[in-house]
Amino acid sequence: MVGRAEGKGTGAHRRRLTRDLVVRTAVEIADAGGLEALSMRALADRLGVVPMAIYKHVASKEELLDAMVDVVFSEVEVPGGVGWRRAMRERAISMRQALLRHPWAVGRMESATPGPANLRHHNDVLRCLREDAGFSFRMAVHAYSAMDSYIYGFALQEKTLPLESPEAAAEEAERRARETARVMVAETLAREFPYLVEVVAELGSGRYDYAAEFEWGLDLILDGIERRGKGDVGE
Amino acid sequence: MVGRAEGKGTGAHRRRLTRDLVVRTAVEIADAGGLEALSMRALADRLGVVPMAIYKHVASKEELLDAMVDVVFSEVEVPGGVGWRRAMRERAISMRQALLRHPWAVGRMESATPGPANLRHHNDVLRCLREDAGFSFRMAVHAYSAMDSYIYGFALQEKTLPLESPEAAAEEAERRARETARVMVAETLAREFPYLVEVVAELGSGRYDYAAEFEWGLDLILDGIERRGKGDVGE
DNA sequence: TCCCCGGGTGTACGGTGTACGCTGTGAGCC
DNA sequence: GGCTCACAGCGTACACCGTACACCCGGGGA
Repeated sequence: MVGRAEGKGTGAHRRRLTRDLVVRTAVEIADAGGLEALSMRALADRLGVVPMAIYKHVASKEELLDAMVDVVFSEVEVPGGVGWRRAMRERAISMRQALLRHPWAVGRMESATPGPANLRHHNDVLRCLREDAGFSFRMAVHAYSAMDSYIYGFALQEKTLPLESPEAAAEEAERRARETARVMVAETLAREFPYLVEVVAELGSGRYDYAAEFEWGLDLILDGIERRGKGDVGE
Repeated sequence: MVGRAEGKGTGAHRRRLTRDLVVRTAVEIADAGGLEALSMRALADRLGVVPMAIYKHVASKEELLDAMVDVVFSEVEVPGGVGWRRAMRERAISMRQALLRHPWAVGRMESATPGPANLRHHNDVLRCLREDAGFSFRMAVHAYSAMDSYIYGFALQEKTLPLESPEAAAEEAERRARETARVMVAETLAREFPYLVEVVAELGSGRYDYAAEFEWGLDLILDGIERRGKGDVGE
């Protein structure tokens, strides 16, 4: 009586559970409803299975999350044979897009227990910096640290600063207005924090282009790395 | 019978609850045991009070966390009158140190409901960029985005990549070795990801200096901002 | 002096991750 | 072809979480 629910209207579940299926379904749920929508019970429901069945394929929720992070890593590509700078640029943009698709992964990409795709990704990037760019070990580490910090930090801000889509912006603006009113009346706020209100207006206006902003900083960092990379090749 | 537990050995609690006391105690708990140690019950215990008493001073745990983030913001200073570049550099370092003291704040600094210290901080930084550096509005936004992304991203990696202290490194190295062995045998791993093992060796060796790494990238970014800032003053 | 109101209490509810023991079943072996 | 045995999925149970709600008592204003 394994697949007893096969006649269900949703037809969402499959014959037999697999670790892979579990992880992919978990990613779907988290993509749709965020991490707080991903409970073991909800996941089990979606799989047409009882919660504890999941634990036959995954040791704990923590391990499940690690596995989910690894599918995100598997989605970002490190191009080869296009020169280090272009490869790093495209890899950064690819990473940002993956994190945009899976915002729940943002704070969790660098866990203490990396999966295979994670290892592979880091190794590819390092190889690009050492071989294609010809950087020294130290220089490669510097470059990697700078790029990844920027990428993850940008993704974090983009995720957490919500005012993006127009419809959400309206509702959000109203909510935020009422919220911050608690802290200070609007006019007083404008008088006390003039520089700030200037930019939140810009952010809320919908004129703000996150992708362009990302690339501005990315190119700044790549410029700096390239400049510091000259004369480093010898080591 | 307000202070009924005043005779307790710990003597940790005070006469009367205050929102401020609640928030500060919550910060202490999170500093010591991480966010997962901060339950409303644990907080209440520490305050010598019943869990629901906290809700008389704080609407929800979410609001409590927001208030906690604001005390972190209140700890980082934006120096004035020292030139924009030095001010931004010291502010970044100050921010990193605050996040090192309060790692639980790392992913939560830019919430949708900023507190007064948060607003003040952002306004100060913006004023520095507009007035002291003389940047245009657009340029100031670019610079701010680049700096904050880098700072938060670095803090995130520093928090999440654990191998820092020597004693923790040993235990961690052993655990990680066993952990990644699940993924691939050690020698095979070295053969498959040669560039990677090179840097994890460095990271685990204790020779890696996070502060220096942070400042390397920070100066790279400040250089880039300064360079791009020339000829921008006109707008 | 009385009243009121706000901070602290107690209980309870629905939700979470997961430990443990059971059972039915399909694959592998004689 | 029949037997067996590991193992996937089940059911129950537990400890803990955030928090809604009703109560209650003591100190300050009228």
